[in-house]
Amino acid sequence: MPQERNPLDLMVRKLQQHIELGEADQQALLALPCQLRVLEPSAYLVREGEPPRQCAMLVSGYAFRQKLTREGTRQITSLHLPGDALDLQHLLLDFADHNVQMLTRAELAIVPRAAWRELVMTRPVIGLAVQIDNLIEASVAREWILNLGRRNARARVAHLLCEFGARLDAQGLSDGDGYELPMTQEQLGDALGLTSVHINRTLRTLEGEGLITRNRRYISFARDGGLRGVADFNPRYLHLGRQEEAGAALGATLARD
Amino acid sequence: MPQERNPLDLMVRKLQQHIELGEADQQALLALPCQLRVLEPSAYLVREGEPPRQCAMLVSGYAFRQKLTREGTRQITSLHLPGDALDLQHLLLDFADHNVQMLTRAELAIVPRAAWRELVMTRPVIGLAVQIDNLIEASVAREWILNLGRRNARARVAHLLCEFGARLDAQGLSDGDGYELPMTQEQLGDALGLTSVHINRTLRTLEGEGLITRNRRYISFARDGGLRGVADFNPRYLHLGRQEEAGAALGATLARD
DNA sequence: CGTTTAATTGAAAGCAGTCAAACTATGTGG
DNA sequence: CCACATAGTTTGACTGCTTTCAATTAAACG
Repeated sequence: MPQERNPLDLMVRKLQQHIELGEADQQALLALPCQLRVLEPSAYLVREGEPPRQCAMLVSGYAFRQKLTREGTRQITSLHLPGDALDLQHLLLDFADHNVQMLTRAELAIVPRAAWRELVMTRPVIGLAVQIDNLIEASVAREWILNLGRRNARARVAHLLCEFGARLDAQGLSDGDGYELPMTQEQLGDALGLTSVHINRTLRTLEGEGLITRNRRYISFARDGGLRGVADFNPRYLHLGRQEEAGAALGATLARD
Repeated sequence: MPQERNPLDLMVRKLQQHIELGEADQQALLALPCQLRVLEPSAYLVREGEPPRQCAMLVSGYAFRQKLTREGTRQITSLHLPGDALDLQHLLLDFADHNVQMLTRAELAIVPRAAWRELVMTRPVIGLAVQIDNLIEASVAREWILNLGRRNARARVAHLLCEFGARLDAQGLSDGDGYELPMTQEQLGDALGLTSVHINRTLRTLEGEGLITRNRRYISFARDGGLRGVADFNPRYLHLGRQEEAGAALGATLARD
């Protein structure tokens, strides 16, 4: 596999997962003016309250969304991996309602907001793909609410591991049964509403029970093994397949024109 | 104030809160074929896994989104009040990823999916309004994640009370300082990841401290009083004002045509 | 009224948090 | 190559918020 020439290739691939893009749409996407930028671990891309200025996509590395309480405790609200768009949220809103921060050193493809707007509003299929992407993020958020509200630490940790694995698999980023989880136990705690101490104990328990294997941050487990049961994990909410209904919507409109 | 003639009047008002709709857009919305339907408390409007068939808006009454764990415990992921759209989520996805259930007896304006699609795809301003609505729901979901992950029972309960109040205020549905909270303590527990027993104790504590007043389900508290502090509540995430940026996006596109 | 659903209360148990310290890996400078 | 500093992981003892279980009271309903 040759190295991607255009960082936006990844974006094309991502949006293609939701809905089929025609040749013209793909070209339009790849022709976007885009600037490559590297951010260090824990650097901020977006800050709550700021007016949005641009749209960014993760080319390599990992990132997360986050909110803080008044007392300064942090809650991670979503995780993002290469190919994910980080700013579609803010394209239409007047200010950011959360923070976006890097998990690892990451390369970002930054597209000026006006160019994005133009693209999304003139190419209906891309507009649909973006909407679908937003809807799927909302679906994931609902699953996280379920995870935080109704599952204990053991199931929560297991669920995050399953979700991350499934998403890496979908992007072709995992090697077999395992993957490098790019998070400290502190960060895992912030994502799961737990303390790092309890994350540690829980991971250790899962390992002791033979449900996962760990080597530093490298985690592995059988994708359809016991962990999934512990996590009560069903990948349906990730909407990994292509959305036929959206295509139908488009078809209906095109037919009318 | 005369009774609304068209149930979709409410929808117009709701979308107008996000972005200005022209006369033609308003007329198009009101001209949608729509059927009024009444559902009883706890009736299902949408079931997880089902393919979506229609779009519904709450005309009167309250509803919520919900997911279940394998063991059958329930987590409410969002609350909805008159004027809220309940199915924009599913317009573009192949199946429902959560359940939608009534909190009280409710009147729904049901619009066939095809008609919605047609409207949204042919009237860009309405399409934008719908997208904004979805983005705001996602923002609220992130705040709920923060609430569940990082606040204790006291703050969580206070936060829900503040949010509900602020949203009712925004829709002009509250009378002064108070409102009827249309939920049992069991349902409050399901929304906040707590047990009904603990909800009871917490409400009682808040009442004992003079932060709220209760009379059956009727709750009142000063909108800018101590409760807001306890809840760490900042209404920013609700994006209650009109989104100027979306209008700008539109303006740019129109200018180009 | 009797029945059902919701709210309230008490006692005991448990999951997760807090605090503190030790340990490990990694990187830096001498 | 070693001493030291730093960040992250691991462990133990103790505390505490929330749940569980059970029972009682209150309100809503036909």
